[in-house]
Amino acid sequence: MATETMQASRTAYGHRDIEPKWGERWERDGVYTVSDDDPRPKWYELHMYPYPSGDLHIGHWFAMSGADAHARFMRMKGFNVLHPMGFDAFGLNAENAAIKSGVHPYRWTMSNIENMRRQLRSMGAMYDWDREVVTCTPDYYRWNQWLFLQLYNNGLAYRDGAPVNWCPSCQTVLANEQVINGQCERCDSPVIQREMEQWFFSITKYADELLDHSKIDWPERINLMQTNWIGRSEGVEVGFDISEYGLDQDSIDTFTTRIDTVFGVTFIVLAPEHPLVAKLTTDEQREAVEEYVEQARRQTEIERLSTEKEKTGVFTGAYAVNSLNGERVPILVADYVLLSYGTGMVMGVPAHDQRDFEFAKKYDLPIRVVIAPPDWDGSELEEAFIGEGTQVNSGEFDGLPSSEGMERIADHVEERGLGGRAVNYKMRDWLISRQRYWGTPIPIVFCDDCGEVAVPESYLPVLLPDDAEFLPTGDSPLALHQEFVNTTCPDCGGPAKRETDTMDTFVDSSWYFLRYASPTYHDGPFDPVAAMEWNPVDQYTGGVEHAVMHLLYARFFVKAMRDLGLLDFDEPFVRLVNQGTIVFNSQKMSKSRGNVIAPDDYVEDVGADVVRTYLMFMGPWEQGGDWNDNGINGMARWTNRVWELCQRDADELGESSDEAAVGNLRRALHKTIRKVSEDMERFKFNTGIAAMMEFSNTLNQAWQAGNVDAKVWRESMRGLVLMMSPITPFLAEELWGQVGGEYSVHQQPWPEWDEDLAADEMITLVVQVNGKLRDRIEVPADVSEEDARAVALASDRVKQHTEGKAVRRVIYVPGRLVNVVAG
RNA sequence: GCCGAAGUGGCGAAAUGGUAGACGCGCCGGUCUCAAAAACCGGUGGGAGUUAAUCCCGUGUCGGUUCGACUCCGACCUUCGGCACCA
Repeated sequence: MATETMQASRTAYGHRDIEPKWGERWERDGVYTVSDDDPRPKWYELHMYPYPSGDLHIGHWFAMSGADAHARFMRMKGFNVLHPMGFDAFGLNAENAAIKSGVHPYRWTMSNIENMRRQLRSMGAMYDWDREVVTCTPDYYRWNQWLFLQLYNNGLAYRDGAPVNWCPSCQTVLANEQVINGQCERCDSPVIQREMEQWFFSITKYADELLDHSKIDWPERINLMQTNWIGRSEGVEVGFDISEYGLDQDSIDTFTTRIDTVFGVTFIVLAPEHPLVAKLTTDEQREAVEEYVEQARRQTEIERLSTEKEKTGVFTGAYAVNSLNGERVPILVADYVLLSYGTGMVMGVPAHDQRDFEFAKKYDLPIRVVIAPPDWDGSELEEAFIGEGTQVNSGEFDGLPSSEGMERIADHVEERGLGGRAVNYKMRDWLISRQRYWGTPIPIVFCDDCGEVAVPESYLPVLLPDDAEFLPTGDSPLALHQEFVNTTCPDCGGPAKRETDTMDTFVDSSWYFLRYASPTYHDGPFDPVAAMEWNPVDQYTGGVEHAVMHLLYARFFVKAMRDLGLLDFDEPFVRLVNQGTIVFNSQKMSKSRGNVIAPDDYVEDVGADVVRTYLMFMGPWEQGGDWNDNGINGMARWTNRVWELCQRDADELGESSDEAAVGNLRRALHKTIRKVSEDMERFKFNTGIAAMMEFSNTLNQAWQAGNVDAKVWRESMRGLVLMMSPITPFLAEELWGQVGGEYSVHQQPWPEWDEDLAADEMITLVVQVNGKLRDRIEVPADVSEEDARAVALASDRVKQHTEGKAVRRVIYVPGRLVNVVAG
């Protein structure tokens, strides 16, 4: 029993019998089997596949039953709908479970999947299980490896150094999730950033194309988040001279979007991780710099970039010369500069950048105004001036408007060979390496003679050994597995060692939607014909939490595969809708937080149809909300009432001579079909269900009034059952038989509405005086503007409220209202 | 901190420039019952008013645009999602 508030636990129609009955029948009859050869137009409706954490929680049901209802609706609208399901089966949790409880990740994952399949079946979704995709099987992940090789052979995968979270005590790499307040979750030791060689995909090569959302119909907020994430900025790279130090480079490059302020540079700041830091630091400053770099390694990026945090830094003892004015400025190290953005160093212009300003104030560095604010009197600035103004203290550029100075100085920099215009992106290349076992092995070997060698395609898959040991030693189980690590070089046959990093699970989810079209295909990641017939996905649904990473990675993959000649389209997901998050006690549900609400007890109690209806009714699908079951009884009452309406014998109504009553019921039916059709199309399930509830109330009232005939009653009942079928698939199937429909309700066309039959004869004209409601007048729907104005001005209420005032204007909104402006 | 959203009755919500609170929950009253539950019928934003007519107030806060603002604009407050190794 889920809670004590659930009293209507016996559905009138016996959900415990009918739900399994129809579930088995559908499966036996292949009602949801999807054929590639179906003559109807295709519709690929995909919901983001779940991570098999063990149980589907009520949030999964909320997301998946909405997606299923929409897919069912599209099928009834005449499409051949592919609505598949699978499991995102690699990842950290399985490995953690293995370390904790000794269960192998494969067994843990597969038993979770089995349970979740059972739950999904109980939900009554229209998945074609023959197309299921499970990413941790060699049949799937060999194609991750194959795709990696295609990217690698085309210069889109490379190895480079990058920092990882490192626990010095456990001697292990930690996920961000495993770092709690800068400490290791297992042993509480302070976590540091450590540089390691890792694999990257070159997503930044596609940055400009990824900024283009014109070919997809996505929520504007998602496009905006992606645009901000990619963070394109145009600027200038300009070199500062360090030839006095006799290093192997004579200058250091900084990237700036404000080259107009370059004469105001009073210092240079390097990121603490920058390789030049050690080379430039003088002996006197070495101890202070090393200490500072050490503390920077203990901070997260979010901490470092906080604009609230007091800026800190340290002098290296070295100087660089600003080639534009010959000025020698100090080089400092500060943690607000990131190695990963731009060139990993910035020019400090305190007068015109707020972070630099605060930094300069703190360390007593000069602040020189080079862009005069419009009404500037020459006094000291209280804060950085970041607007446009006039160039001052800028040599030959003095007097120019700063917008022009920007262009002229950039030209000057280019002409003198000091640098040039450049574009930078906040987005970084995609780091796919994970120092873990439960993922796809990266198909590379390292040979003493040949170096880095790609595993030939014919050798794939590089199998994940199933006898790895899960010891809390810190080393990846793969690195400890001698038989896996030691291999022979595919080129020279000599001894070689395998790469032991595995791939980020986002690699799996970047192309899984292509696999559903041909899930058992053996000659490639997908059958090109089937994949291109079904793809791109027409409607993608999933959580807004995937706004940037997953959705950008998948877009990148499709574009890269297109350029490799594997696909002929540009975008993976044509239309995107994000359902909201179901939280519990204001927190996102997750197994690790222990606040998971399982649907199973509710399903047992009131049935899947009622749970689906409640989830779809509780609010807008795109909004989500805090879970409580306060209203679930109301849904059981409604489904019971509909069942009871269906039990009535329409013959009792006979024929009716009350044409108005019959017309009213028929009008209600057609209005409801129109409303529900529009709402289902746009995922507005809550208002669609409300319209169906209103209609079932109308039906009951009509029955009690006894003034409608059997014909319109039967039409109405059939329409209602069809409209309910995407939301309550089991009950609708049961009722469809009772109202004389032919099995299966899920293979019927969606009901059509007739605008003429839905049209109102009379409407309520709202009459306002100065915008305040003063009267309501029933008028014919086709009332003329003249008549509407006349009838409004004739109203006693209007006369009362305009007494002693002059009527200045009368505003008429056709079919809605008249507003009398008086005063 | 940065980026993106959301704030409406006792509760979930509806209305995206035109009747604020549809639909449902809860609650109150009634029918049925020996009684209760279930079910069914009616009422239900707050205040004033003769149980009336009617009037006033009311959509996070403050200000603006408009004949008219929950809806558009500006500032602020609170809550939620993401921030690159949770997926």
